[in-house]
Amino acid sequence: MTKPPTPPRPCIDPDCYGRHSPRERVARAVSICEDRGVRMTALRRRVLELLWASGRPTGAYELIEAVKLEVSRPVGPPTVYRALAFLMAQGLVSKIASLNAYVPCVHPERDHDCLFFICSGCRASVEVEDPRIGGLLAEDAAVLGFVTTRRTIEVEGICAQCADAVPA
Amino acid sequence: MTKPPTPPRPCIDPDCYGRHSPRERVARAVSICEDRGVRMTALRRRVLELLWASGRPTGAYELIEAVKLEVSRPVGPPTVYRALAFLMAQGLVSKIASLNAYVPCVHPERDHDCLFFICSGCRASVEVEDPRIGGLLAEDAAVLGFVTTRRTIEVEGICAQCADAVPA
DNA sequence: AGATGAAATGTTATAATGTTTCTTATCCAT
DNA sequence: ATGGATAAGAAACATTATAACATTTCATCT
Repeated sequence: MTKPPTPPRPCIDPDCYGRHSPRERVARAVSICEDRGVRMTALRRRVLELLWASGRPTGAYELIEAVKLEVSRPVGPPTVYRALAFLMAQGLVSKIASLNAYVPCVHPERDHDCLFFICSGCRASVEVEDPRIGGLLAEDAAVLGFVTTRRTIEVEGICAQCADAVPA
Repeated sequence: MTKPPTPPRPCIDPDCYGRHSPRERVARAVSICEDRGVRMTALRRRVLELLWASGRPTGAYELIEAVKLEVSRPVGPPTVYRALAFLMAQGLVSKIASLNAYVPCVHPERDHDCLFFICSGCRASVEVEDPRIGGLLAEDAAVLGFVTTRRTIEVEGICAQCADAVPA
């Protein structure tokens, strides 16, 4: 597991009441699972913690290595992939398809857009909520007679920090 | 290579003047490459033809098998991956990241959105142009101070045809 | 406490996707 | 024709993900 390139990122949702530490994020996920009557096991929780600690989209095999270090015993891919599948099903984690990497979701309690801005410089990603985009996609889907089950919206580029760091 | 599940799909762009056969699509791609002074080689062209003939997002290894059949001689992955890289660089093909599959672009001459609706039933995909979405993403990027280099917008669900075929 | 069934995890192997490296062939401008 | 650049061939390897089956854990009932 590598160190986060940045401190915990601000939640940029206008309705959000501030910053949240990884620990708060995980605690919230735990209580969400309790409410839903699903089991946040030690392994699943550990994977979620690792994702929050990472601070950037993280590959499954990186998570496998990290878990191995902690349990000092072989950890097969299915172990972590199943934990990720559970976390994704609960809306606690999203997969960034264009990177084959996983990120914790900022607002798991809401039905979020899964809209990500991904910096090629620092490898960090920011989750953004913009209901207008979901609205337009719903509109386009309606025109096509298309029933949506999942959306993937990923924007790659260079973040402000990285652009400043390497000025043109 | 499998058969297309549907006839050539309509271009749903309101500015588009009708349907275009795969042959027309490829011819246009060839002339675009001429204009740009880049080389549409036999292999690259064949890969593009296969994608147009397929009628749905097609995996790289499926293309490798298809090319093998034609040249009756081993074809390594890099051969096809390089052709795909070229075609993507020219805006003639897009990768659907959520499927690890490739599709030919409907309007390679324009700077398009790469917005796809993908049916889980028939495995077909439709490319849609909705400049409003690009506008909103640009707006959000500006707020973040983010310089966009690539966008991935993929909507998964069930198309109208498949929904009709299996009524609830 | 012990039995039981469902859910979760462990284990091994393998599939699917993609890249590196180095060599050979082809193009095309001089 | 020839020499440098671009493209393609070939072999090995790297990365990501899943299949199949065995075992453990956990909640619940008795």
